[in-house]
Amino acid sequence: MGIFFEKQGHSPMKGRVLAFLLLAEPPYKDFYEIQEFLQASKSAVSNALNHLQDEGIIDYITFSGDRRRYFRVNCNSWLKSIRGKIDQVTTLKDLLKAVLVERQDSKHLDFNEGLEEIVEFHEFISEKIEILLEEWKNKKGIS
Amino acid sequence: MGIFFEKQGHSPMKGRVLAFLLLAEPPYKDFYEIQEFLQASKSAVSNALNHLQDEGIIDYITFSGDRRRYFRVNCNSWLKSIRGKIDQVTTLKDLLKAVLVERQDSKHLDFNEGLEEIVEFHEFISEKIEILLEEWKNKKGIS
DNA sequence: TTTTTAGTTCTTTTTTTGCAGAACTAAAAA
DNA sequence: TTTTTAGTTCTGCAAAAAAAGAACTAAAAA
Repeated sequence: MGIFFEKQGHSPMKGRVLAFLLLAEPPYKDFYEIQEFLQASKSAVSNALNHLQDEGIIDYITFSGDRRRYFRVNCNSWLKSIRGKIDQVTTLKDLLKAVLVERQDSKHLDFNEGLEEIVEFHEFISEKIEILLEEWKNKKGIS
Repeated sequence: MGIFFEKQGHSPMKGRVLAFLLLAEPPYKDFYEIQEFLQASKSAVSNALNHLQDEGIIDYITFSGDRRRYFRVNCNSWLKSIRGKIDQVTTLKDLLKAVLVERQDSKHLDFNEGLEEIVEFHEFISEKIEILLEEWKNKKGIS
């Protein structure tokens, strides 16, 4: 599981922390529980937790009369993060559009057309996914 | 542009080669043109080209009476590679399902429900995207 | 057949990344 | 106020990744 997250571009430690929090019972754990379970240094755990928080993948809760933070996977923001992936599609699309501007005087129309089709596809798919997200929101909002 | 591809999990050299081939006029270049433009070693270029070919991102053409290979971005396979990304969504979904099996006796129903919703969302979205891909194929097949 | 050359593979060097460990900080507790 | 402690930041090292350079290969050309 950690390896899967690693492949998504996370560091090994982030992958392990994420996997641990997903499987933990209760599903929130404090700094030292994480550190002890993973047998890692404080700095490695601290950095992993901070990065995962920056990315909105995890957050933490506290309990009154206890100064420790209890870190947990943030299911809500995970759903939201799909939007981020769609934005990535948009970034690629914009890059390819810029390429096409650069290539406007090219004699190789077939290649340009190939790129144009990719741009069109990205526009098609991201627009449709936008609609799907709305659909999902409604579905969940009503039920 | 190279940096964008790097963020997608490619090595810097692969990113640069890809960016160069996208902008090149003509849109196909031989080994030495690539090497000279990027001011890189033969081995770095060779490895980058081979990996990009393995991933189907580029391919090459040849001209009779010329033994050099002319490498170019493969627009068609780029479109196909979207399917690979959907498969990744499926992998995550399967992992989360396994997590839920592991968590079946958990007392934290709210967390489990959160995970279930993520799984449902992934199922919803990947199914719908499958349909969108068909739709796109038809649209392009007819026109 | 010998030579050339397009590209590969192997070895080494450089750069980057990930992590440990210790020093540190700031807020809470005593 | 002093002491704890939850967590951060800094320094340094080890492992991995990226790239260089040289030695090599195999097919084409001469």
